[in-house]
Amino acid sequence: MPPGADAPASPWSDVERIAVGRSAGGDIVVIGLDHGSEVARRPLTAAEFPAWVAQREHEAGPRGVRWVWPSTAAWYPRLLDAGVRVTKAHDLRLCHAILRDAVPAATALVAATAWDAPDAEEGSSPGALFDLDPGPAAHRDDLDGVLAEIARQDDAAARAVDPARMRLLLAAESAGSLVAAEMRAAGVPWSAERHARILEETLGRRRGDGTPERMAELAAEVRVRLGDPSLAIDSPARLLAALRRAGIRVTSTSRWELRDVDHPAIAPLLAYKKLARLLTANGWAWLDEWVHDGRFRPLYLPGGVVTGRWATSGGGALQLPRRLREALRADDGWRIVSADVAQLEPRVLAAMARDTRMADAARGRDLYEGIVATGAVAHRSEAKVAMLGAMYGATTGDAGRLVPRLRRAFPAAMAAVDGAAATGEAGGVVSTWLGRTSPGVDPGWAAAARSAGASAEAERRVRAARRDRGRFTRNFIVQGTAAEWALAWLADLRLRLAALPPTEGPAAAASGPAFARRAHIAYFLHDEVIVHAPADRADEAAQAIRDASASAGRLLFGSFPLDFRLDLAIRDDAAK
DNA sequence: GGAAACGGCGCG
DNA sequence: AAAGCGCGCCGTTTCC
Repeated sequence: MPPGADAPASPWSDVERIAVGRSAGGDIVVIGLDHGSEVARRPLTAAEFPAWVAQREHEAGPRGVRWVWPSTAAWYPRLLDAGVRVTKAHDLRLCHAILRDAVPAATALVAATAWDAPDAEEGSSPGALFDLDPGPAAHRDDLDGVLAEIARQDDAAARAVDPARMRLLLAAESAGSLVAAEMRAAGVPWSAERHARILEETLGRRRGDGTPERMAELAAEVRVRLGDPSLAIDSPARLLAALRRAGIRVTSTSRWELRDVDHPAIAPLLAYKKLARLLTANGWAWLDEWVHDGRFRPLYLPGGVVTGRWATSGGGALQLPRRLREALRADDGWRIVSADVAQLEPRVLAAMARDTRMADAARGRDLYEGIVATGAVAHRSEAKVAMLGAMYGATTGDAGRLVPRLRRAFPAAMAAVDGAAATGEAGGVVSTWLGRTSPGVDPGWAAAARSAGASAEAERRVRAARRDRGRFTRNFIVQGTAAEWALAWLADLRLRLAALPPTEGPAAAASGPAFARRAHIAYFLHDEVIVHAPADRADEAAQAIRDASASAGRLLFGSFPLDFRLDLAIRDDAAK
C-alpha cells in the first residue's frame, strides 16, 4: 500500500524547481527546471543571490519554490545570514546517498563519486589561503554537474521500489536539512549564567589547579578508602587494579557493575564519576567553547546515522544531560514551547505493521498502559521492557522472558520486527517505511559464512555475527521509520511556524535576522522538539506542533487509526 | 608526537 | 561484564 493512499497530497510536492550551481567562472547560476519555466539560466553575484531568492519565493506565493542545490549545509547559511528563508529544497548530496543505496538499478549514481564526499568542514572554509584543492564538495557546485546529478536522481527515484514513498523520503530528508541549517542559525537559547550556577552547585568552585572542590574531595575520599594515596582515579586500568587490590572483585570500573558492590569506596567513587562526566562533557570549557551571545550553535548532521537519524558534530548537542536543560532559557518576552512524542517507536511499529490491536492499545493513552489493559503483561514497567526488548532483540533476562507475551498479543507488529531480524541474519537488506535501506553485508560476511564449519570457534563467531546483524536490522526498520516520522513532523512544523505573523513584542536578536521576530525550532532530539516563540505567538506555536504531528501521521500512514500523542508544555522562564 | 582504539557514559 | 538498538565525546592508553 502506498503511504497514505487516502491521505492528503504531500505538502511537499508539485512546486516549481530551480537548480542552483556555479558557472566555470565561479558565478552563482540559477535555472528553472520545469517545462516552460520563466527562470532562464541566470548568473548572479554572491551579493545579488539572497535578494533574488527572496524575490522568487515572494512571486511563487505560499507554495514556494524547491531549491535544488548541491547541499543545504553549503548553500543555505548565507541566505539565512541575509535574513532569507526558503520554502523547500532538494539536497542533492543527502538524496544521492539515499538513492545510491536504495536503488541499486541506478548504476549511474554509484559512479558519481563527488556526491559521496561529506560537506566541507566549517573551519576549512573555501578561499582559505594556500588551500589549493577545494575538495570534492566544491566540485559539486558546477552547474552542469548539478544538472546531470538531478537527471540521475530523477531517474533513480522513478525506479525505486515505491517511487511515491521515495519522493516523500527525499523531500523529508531535504526539509530536515533546512531545519538543521535554520536551527544552527537561530541557536539554542542558552543561559551561560544558569549553566555556570549548576556547575558550581554540583561540582563546587574551581581550585587553583582547575579541579573543582567537590570532585577533589571525592577523589581524596576514594583514595583513602582504597588505601591508595596516589591513585590515578581517571585511569580505568589503574582504578580497576586498585579496586582489586582492595579486595573488590569486579572486572571493569563501569557504573552498572560497581553499583552492586558493598564497599565504602564505592559511593564516593560513583559520585566522583558522575561529577567527572559533567565536568569533561559539559563543564566550563564546554561553556566557553560553545555558548556565545546567549546561544548554543551545534552543527547538526541530517542523515548522519545509518537509520536516518541525525547526528551532530561538536558540542554533543544530542547528549545534553537532562539536568542541564534548565540552562535552556527563553529570551525576555519569549517562551519555550517543548513537545515530545510519547512512545514514538512502538507507535511507528504499530502503524508500519498495520497492527490494529497495537494501535487500539495505543490510541488516546499511554501505549504501555494500553498493553497492560490487553492483559498481555501485568505492569507498565513490564510492558515497556518487553516492548523495548522486542524492538532491540532481547533474548535473555526480563525482556527476553516477556517478549513472547507480546508476540501472542500483537502478532502483526512482532512479525514485522522478527521478519526484519530474519532478513538481517540471512545477510539481506531491510528498508524503512519510506524506503531507506540498511547497509548491506561487508565483503567479509560471505567468506566468514563459508568458513563457519572450519572450527567450533569460527562457527561461534559466525553465529554471533548473524545474531548481531539480525538485532541491527530488527531495530533499523523501527528506528529508521521513526526518524522519517520525525522528519515529516519537523518539515510540517517549520512551514506552519513560518506562516505565523511576526511578533510585535521584543525581538530575539541573537536568533539572527531570519528568526529575531518569529517563532522557530530551536532544538530537536529524535522524538522531541523545542520551539522558541515570542510570547504573543506561543499558543499558536504549540498548536502548530500538535497539528504538525497529526499531519506527519497522515502523511506517512494515511488513515491508519493511530495517534501520536505529545507531552507539550509552554514555559515562561521569566516567571521562574 | 599524532592517530586510533578503548573504556566509560550522556542522549534517544 | 552485558544481557538489548543507534549515536558523540572525553581522557587514557596503545600503536606507529
